Amino acid sequence: MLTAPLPRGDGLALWRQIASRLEAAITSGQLVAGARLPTETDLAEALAVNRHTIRRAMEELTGRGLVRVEQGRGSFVAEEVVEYPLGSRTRFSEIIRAQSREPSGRIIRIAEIPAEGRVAELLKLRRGRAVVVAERLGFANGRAILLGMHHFPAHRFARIAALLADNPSISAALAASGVPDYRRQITRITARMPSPEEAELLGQARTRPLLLAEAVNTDPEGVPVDVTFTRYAAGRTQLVVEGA
Amino acid sequence: MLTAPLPRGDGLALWRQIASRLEAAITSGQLVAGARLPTETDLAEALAVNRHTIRRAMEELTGRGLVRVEQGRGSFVAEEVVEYPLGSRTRFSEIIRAQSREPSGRIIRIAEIPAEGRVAELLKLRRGRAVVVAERLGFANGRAILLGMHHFPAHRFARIAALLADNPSISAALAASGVPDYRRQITRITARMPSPEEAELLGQARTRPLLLAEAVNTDPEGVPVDVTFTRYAAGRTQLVVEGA
DNA sequence: ACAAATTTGTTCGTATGTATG
DNA sequence: ACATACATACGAACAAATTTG
Repeated sequence: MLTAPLPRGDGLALWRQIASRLEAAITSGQLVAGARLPTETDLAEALAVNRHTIRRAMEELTGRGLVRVEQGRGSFVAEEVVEYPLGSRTRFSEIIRAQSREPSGRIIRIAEIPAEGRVAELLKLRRGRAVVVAERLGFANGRAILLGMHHFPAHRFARIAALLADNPSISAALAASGVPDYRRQITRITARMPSPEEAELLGQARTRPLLLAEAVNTDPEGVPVDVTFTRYAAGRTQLVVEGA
Repeated sequence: MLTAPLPRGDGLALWRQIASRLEAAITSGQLVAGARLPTETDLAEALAVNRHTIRRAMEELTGRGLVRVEQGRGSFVAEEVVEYPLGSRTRFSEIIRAQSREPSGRIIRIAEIPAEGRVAELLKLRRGRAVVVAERLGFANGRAILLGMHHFPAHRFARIAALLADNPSISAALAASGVPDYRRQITRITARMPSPEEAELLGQARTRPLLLAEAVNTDPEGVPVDVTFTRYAAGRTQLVVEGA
């Protein structure tokens, strides 16, 4: 229980105990993401400690990203932020699972279109050559994290539309198409506001920005197999670049 | 002149000639960044070609990032986008100069404050230890690109406030403080909307998002010397991750 | 809240020049 | 000489987004 009496003098600082209880309440799902915490005064009273002690616990939790405090409004359980590493072996499902969340995906659209400017250039195709575009939502624990737009050269990956329709995993589809391994080459990152459809698909307010990443995946021989433009829900995602 | 008659049948496609002329007008400074181009219809009329031909030229220029086209509004000379690499040796002035732009900086604020949660953790300092905070605007060709908030451990870098007041270069200040070399360790990237002050300082519309990066710079021994939160003007900056 | 004007986006169809075999 | 493919260029009409009244 959140308000059970706190043992004192056990060598465990009160603020630590309080932080642990709140953390347990959050990770157990008793307090869901976005939920409002009791006011500091209420907590202090219920636990029979000074408000400073509560604040020290809050500081700990905000520092670890579990709680978000807004002056004058209250304290809230932080929405879960997925840390998305941008290494060369980035695989959506592995990343999500590494953070003990359940990955899933949904294909929004598959089409074959002629390659235009940027895509043709990055795939090293002539303008007008056919590419398969696949738009795909990626979820962690059922919550939309990213919206990827993949472009595969149609001549090499003729079957990929059918494969993706069957299983929305990009790496599985590439593996079944004879590319068991690939690496990410360069990612350019910027941000912009979402279109109404993007906000809708990502389940995000239209007033919150998107992170955009552009990446080229190449097979072991260095041939581009996939040009991807990914839109991340900025509030729920943090891209992590390993330095050096 | 932009509207001189176009030679036909010289083996140079009309759209190529048009694209070249527009490119010349842009790179020569005749059309400045952000300037509006004539409408497609006007250009087609002036050059006595079909609007499709103009559009083919525009496609070329947008693909190369020289022009930005907005439906219902018009076409504009693209604002220069700074490519900001996130390697471990990131130095603002070197990056800007490498793109043949003139770097400059301005210190907004220097203060000594006690380290709180995240900063203390990343700097491996005890909470409450003094840190020097320096807020600094970075410009390329006089245009604000980023707003960095640096945190230095005060005990090690006592003179840094004075040094920065004299010369706003972070790397120069660190060098003068006995750290000639440092590397960036990890960068977390996310995005959010700017506060009114941030938008003001960066000279950016409040409706355009910021890119946020969190980085730790360490000396060659791996000791943290600077924790930095950088806010990039998303419309003018593209972070580039080399995937190795 | 609505209408009109402006501007870019898309999709037809048609014709011509050029390179290839 | 002929057929074919492809890029180029033109014309017309309509759709969609934005700005203005």
